[in-house]
Amino acid sequence: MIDFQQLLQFVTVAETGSLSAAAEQLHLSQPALSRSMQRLEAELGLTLFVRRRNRIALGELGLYAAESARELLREAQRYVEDLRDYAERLSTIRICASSPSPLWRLSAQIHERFPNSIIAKEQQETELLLPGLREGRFRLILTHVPVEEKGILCGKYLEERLLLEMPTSHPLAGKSALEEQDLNGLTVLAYRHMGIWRDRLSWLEGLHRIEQEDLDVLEDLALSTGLPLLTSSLFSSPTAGRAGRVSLPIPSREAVLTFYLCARDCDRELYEKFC
Amino acid sequence: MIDFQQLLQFVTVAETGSLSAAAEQLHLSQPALSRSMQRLEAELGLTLFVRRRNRIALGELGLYAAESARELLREAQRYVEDLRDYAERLSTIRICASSPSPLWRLSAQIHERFPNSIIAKEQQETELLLPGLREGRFRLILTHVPVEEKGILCGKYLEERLLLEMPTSHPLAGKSALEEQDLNGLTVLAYRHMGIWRDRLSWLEGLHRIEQEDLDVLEDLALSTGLPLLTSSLFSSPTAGRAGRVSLPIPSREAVLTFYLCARDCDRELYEKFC
DNA sequence: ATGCCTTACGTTATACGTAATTATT
DNA sequence: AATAATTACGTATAACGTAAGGCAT
Repeated sequence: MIDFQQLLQFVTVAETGSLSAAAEQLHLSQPALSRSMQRLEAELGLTLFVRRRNRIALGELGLYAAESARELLREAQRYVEDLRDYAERLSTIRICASSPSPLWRLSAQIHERFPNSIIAKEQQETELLLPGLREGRFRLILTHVPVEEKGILCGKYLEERLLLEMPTSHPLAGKSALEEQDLNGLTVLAYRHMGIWRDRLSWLEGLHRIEQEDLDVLEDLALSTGLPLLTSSLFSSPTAGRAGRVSLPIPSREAVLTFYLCARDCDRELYEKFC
Repeated sequence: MIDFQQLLQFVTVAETGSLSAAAEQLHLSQPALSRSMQRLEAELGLTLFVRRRNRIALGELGLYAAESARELLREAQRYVEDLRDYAERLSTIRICASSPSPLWRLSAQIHERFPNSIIAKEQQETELLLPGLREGRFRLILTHVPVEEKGILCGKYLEERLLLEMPTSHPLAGKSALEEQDLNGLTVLAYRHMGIWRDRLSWLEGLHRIEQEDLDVLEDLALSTGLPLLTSSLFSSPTAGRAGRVSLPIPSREAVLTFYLCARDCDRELYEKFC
C-alpha cells in the first residue's frame, strides 16, 4: 500500500531538486529522507531517480511520477476538507423565516435543546422558504401559510400579534382598546426588518412609520420622542416591559399571523422536538 | 497527513459493518483495528462512528467519509498502475518499417545494445510510418525514401536487394547472372508478408508468385518442388545457406532498395547508436 | 575544502498482539 | 454462555538521528 507521507516527501524532493534541501524543509535528517526515497522506489519496483555519486535528479519517469503525485496529494487534502465541510453542515441547523421574532424564538428553543449545535438564522422572502427547504439549504422554516406537500412535515408553531407600545402619557394610552380610526394619521416608530409584516401593513395607509435599523437608536427615539412603537407579541423590543409604558393590540385581522414550522421528512426527529 | 492504510481499514470496517469482521479480513487483531479507527477519528478531529457498548456503526458523517474514501483509494491505486504503464512505455522501443527484413535486422541490433529493453516490432504501410513517428507511437522507423523534416533525424541504414534462390539442378542455376526475360513466365515461391516489395514487383507481370504465410511450409515447398524462392539479401529465409542451392540477384532497378533510419530529435541518443 | 548522497549503527517511537474488562444479546 | 468492543501492558518492528565514508564540484 502506498504511503502518503512518502509521496509528500517525494514531491518535496522533486520541487527542491535535492535531498538535503528537501530534508531541511521536511524537518527530517538527510539520511532518513534518502532511505525513504529508496524505499519508495523499492515498493513501486520502479526507478524514479537518476543517481550520480554526488547528485540526485529525477528521471523521466520520476518527473511524471512527481506530477501526478502532486495531484493525488491535492485530492487527499480535498478529501479531508470536504469531510470537515460536511461535518459542519451536519452540526449546523440552518433555519429561515420571513419574520424576525418567530425566527429568534425558534433559534432560542433549538439552542436550549441542542446547546452544542451551531444555529444559522436567515430571514428571507416568503417565496424562498419552501424551495430552500426542499433543496436542503434549510433544516427548518417558518411559514405563515400551512404547507401540504409530500415529504414535508408542517404544523402550527405559534401566533404573533402586532402591538402598539407607548408611554402612559400618550393620548391613546388610556383607551381599553384601539380602534381603526385611531391609527389614521398616526406616526409610529418601527423596526426596519419586519419581514412579512411590512407587506401586511401596507393597507394601513394612514399609519406613518419611521423606520430604524438599529435597535439601540430605536430605544432612544421611543423614549425621547414619546412616539408609539410598533412591536409584536413576540418582539422583545428594547423598551418592552418598562414601567410607565403600555401595549395595545392593533385592531385588524391583518395584525395577527399564525406561523407554521416545516421540515423535511428526514428531519422528523428534529421537527418533533419543536412542534 | 492522512494515512492510506488507515483509510483502507476504515472502508473495510464500513463494508463489513463490524470491527471484528474487518480485523479478520485485514489479518489484524481486533484491538489494533479499534485503536486505529480511534486514531483516525482523533487525527481528523471528527466522529465517524456511533459507538454503543457492544456495537459500532457508521454515523452519517462516517457513511459519507467511507464513500469518498473508496474513491480516493481507487485513485491511489490508479496512480501506481499509471506509473507502471508509463515505465513500460519508457522501456519499450517501438519500431516500425514497411519491409520485414530490415525490421528484423534493426530489432536484433537494438537487442544487442539494450538487452533489457522491450522491443515492439510493427510492419505498416509506408504512409503510416512518418505520422506514427511524429506522434511518438514509434521511436524508430525505416523508410525507403530519405526524410527531410525539422525535428526528424534521418540517415542511410542499409541496402536490400531481391534475390532468386534455387537448387543447383534448376535450369537457371547455371547462369552467371539472370536476365529480365528469364523471369517472364517463371513461377516462384514467395513469403506473403513482403511489405513494400509487394508493390515494387507488380510491374514484373510475367513473374508468377505462389505466396506462403508460414515459413516452415515455405521451406518444405522450396525443397520438395524445386521451385525458385524469392528472397533478399537480408531475408534469412529458411533455406538460406543450404548446400546445393544458389542465389542470383534479380536484374532490375526495382529490385534494390535503400532503407533510411528515422527518429525524432529527442531520440538522438538512440538514433546515433544505429546510424 | 565544501557540499551532497550513501551506508552503518544504536535508539526511539509507533503500532502490534495477548490478556483482561465490560457490556450486550 | 457467547459475541463484540474497549482498555491495559509488554513487545517488536520500522523509521529516525548521529556518525562515518566516498565522491563530486
